[in-house]
Amino acid sequence: MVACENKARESPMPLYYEYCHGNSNGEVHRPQPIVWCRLGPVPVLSKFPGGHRSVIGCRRHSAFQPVATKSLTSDRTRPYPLEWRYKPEAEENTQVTWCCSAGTNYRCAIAVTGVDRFWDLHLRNPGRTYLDKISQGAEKDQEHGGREHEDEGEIGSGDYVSSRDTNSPKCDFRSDESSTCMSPVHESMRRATPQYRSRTVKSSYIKTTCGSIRDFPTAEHVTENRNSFAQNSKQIHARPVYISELPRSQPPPNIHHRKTEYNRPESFSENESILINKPTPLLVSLKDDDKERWLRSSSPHNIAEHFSGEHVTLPTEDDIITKKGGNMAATSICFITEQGRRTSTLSPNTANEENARNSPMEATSDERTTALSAIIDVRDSVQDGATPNTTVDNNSSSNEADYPHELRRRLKAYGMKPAVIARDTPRGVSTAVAVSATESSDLQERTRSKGARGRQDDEGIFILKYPEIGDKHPLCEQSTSSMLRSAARNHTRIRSKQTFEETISSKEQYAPNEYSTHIDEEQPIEDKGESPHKSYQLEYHTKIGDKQNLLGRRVLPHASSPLQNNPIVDEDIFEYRRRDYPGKCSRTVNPTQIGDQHSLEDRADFLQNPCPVVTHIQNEDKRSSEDCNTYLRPNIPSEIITEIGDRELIKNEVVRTEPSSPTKNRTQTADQQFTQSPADSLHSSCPLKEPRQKDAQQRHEGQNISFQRSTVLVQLRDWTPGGEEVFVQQMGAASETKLGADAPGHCLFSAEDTALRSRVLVLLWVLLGERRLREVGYPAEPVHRILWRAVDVCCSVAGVKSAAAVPLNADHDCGLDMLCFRDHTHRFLEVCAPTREHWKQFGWVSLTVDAVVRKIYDEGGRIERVMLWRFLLNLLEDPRNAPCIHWVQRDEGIFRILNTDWLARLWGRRHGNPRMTYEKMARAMRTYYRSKVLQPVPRLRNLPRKLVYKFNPAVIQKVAAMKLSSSTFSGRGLNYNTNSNK
DNA sequence: GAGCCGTTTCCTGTTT
DNA sequence: TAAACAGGAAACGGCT
Repeated sequence: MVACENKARESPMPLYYEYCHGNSNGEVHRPQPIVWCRLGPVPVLSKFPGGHRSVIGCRRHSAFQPVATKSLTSDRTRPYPLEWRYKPEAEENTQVTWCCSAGTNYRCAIAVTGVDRFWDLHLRNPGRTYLDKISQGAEKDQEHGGREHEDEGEIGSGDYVSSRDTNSPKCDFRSDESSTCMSPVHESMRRATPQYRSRTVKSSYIKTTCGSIRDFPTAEHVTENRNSFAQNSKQIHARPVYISELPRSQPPPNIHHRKTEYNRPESFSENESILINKPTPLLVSLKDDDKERWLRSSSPHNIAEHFSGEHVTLPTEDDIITKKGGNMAATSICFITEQGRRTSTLSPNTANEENARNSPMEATSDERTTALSAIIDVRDSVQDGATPNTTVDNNSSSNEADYPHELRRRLKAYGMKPAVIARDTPRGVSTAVAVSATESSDLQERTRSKGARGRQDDEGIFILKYPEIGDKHPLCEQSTSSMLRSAARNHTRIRSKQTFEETISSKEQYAPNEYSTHIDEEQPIEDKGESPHKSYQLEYHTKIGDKQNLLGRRVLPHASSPLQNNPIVDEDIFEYRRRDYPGKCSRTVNPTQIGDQHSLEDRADFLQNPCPVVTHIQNEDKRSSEDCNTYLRPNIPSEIITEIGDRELIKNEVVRTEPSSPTKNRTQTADQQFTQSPADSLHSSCPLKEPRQKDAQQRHEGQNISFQRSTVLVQLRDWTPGGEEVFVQQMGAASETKLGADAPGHCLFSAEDTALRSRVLVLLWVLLGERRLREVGYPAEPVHRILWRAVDVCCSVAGVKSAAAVPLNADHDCGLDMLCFRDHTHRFLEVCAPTREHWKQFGWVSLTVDAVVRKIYDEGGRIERVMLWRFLLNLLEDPRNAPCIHWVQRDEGIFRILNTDWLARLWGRRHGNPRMTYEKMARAMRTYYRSKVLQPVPRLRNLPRKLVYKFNPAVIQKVAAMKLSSSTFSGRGLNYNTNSNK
């Protein structure tokens, strides 16, 4: 058994150079921001902005800190936006690994910067950040420690810090095992740094990055470049939270310390009410016991309300917290509730009034800052049982019972939307698992990114290696993490603006099936993958008959999945197969699964809320609920639906359900609303139709691709200031455009490619809904651009590194490269996969992502297979691939592989084998020794001994000659062995 | 359907 | 000690 497959290791080294020095064009790469917080029994972030003192070794676990952006002297009655900033200390608790996804493998990363501002104290070292100082210390340690600590002293992505390794200079935070830690703070160093304790810090913005692992500085440079890294990142502007500003000169009302922090203030001042204009999700994490305590202190019904289906919920009283601005040393925090502001100690269970009183900044900070946050608490563990009876603070449980309702009422009165819940559970981790330390640790072992190991290659270049184990969860499972969704809300909108400088986009790098699905290595059959939408873990895998039957496994729905309470087990799946998914009403419209109700800013919806293709409404009453007001009928080409699902089912269902819609008066039929569907537009989208295109169109039509009026119901809803739900958007824009299927300039596709693109476009349409589609460029952009943007957004939401094998910028354009297009399609299905329900509807229940892509594409033509040696040559001929493979002596045919895993991954993608490893690939390469396509590499002094190969110069010459003559050279039967022994 | 070819997969052992 | 290398063996899938 191969120990690891789907290695997704990527060396950050090559691009790090560009990162620091710019690429060949002198452009400096700017990583993308993404937020990530670490899972763990030990909380990373706290629901309390002040953190938890209960956590050993770290008293300040709040990673987020609201900062008022408006002058505090302004009208206190006027709301002002708040920005969330990141506490540098929290960095210690922040996982820093790099996203790197090859379907099953992913790594998420954040790179949190140090302090860039200080609240009210002078910086002793203005030029250096807090972390730099820390890092400096670490570097000094390293210097003293000698080379034996060279890896340890540097904190890079994926550095592994064991909780047992309390002496590690990397991190003073008693992290859980295998967690990564970026901060090199040492506890002794911290204690020895007076200003650390006394300094009032206004933390920097959250500056996180997302992108290729190659974009990330190598471990050895991460410290010294942290600043630039941060500077090159983009600030995360949290969603505004409006708060009636408290009087600066007045003492905060209702300051309580720990003993009373859960008490409900007696009076409530409207002037101090909290106005939450926008959902303000924020990643927080609680230690299990604290979490439980908090949740118990919250309104149980409210928690349960959203948790069942990840619904929108109100922030509870406990969710709304103020904190003294930037006073990291302070031990007191304020809580603002509807009734006023209160102060608590850092932790509700570890009151330290003494600290609070002794806090040197307490008095002033209360005056200076009134920061408010609607902390999105961690609901994951609620279902396991927070009950009022077990509330630690019994004072609050009863009183708070109706609290959310009151707040909801007030919010609604202000025309505000309750905050969307967010969780802190990282991707790939069942939320339920977070409850149990045992399960949690178990899952963490399997899901979190383990630390990167470094090695020094023959030329002394440090290359980070990333263990791939533990990342065996399907992306969907990762993607469905509400943590990601919440994270996405905070940062992902930035991502689309991010620009990667490197566009290593050789066509050879794009291949079908290159993104693997979740591969269970123990599965002996080809389709080991798992549909990413299936939020479950594989427990069993049974070979049932043919290889395509891969359903013999127990489905464990993700805790965050609506299926959680209705797990689909093997029998269900088999049953579905037997009956071919009968057209019974089996689903209801989930209000949270509305395809078009969110804007792109809520990019998490790209993952979370695919546009319901079919709304099987069993209970008509549900449609009359407040959540189901509007139904539209986007015009989805039925041909596509037929191909990907059960056409009759869909049509019948819609026909049956539509007339009974209570909102029929607000429903417009597709015929009325739309004059052109995406695929309809396809035919008229290309004003530059060449004869070839006309032929393609004719063939297209000849294939009986009739884009009929569709039968898809899309539920739309929006909130207005008055709380009304209105139409968000009326679809029909297809008629106003030339569609993105084939915009001008992109009309050079064959009929097959055109058909493929149309399928994909409709697939996008179906899964995302038109509104989201529009937000990614539809219909102005061509399909491949839309697809890429959608993938880009979804990957951003999911915290997945790059949507492609190599980093592509947001403006990436596949052009005519259908392999690239296919790659993106694959990724789309992986990351942006719809819910399980949709999977069923499309008839993909038994299919992996690979199989789905194959199913889609096989009808549109095959992918040309390329021999390995040719593949390598193509890579070598493209200097953009130099970070991966490059010529050492081209005339001699000597080349060097810099990143084996990357290369193997590319090869696997090109060959449609997601399980490719360098080991296998090298084995295939060694067969070329026999045919003399490759030759032994002469031992040269300046030539590394490993990862250096040599092409037979005759092969290169022949290929070059073939190129000149424009003839093809398949290479099949190639044998340059003059003494062939074959 | 057989055979060829180019891997792919797994393995053991060796070298770096 | 891990990674890379080397190569045997069997199997697989595409192609002819």
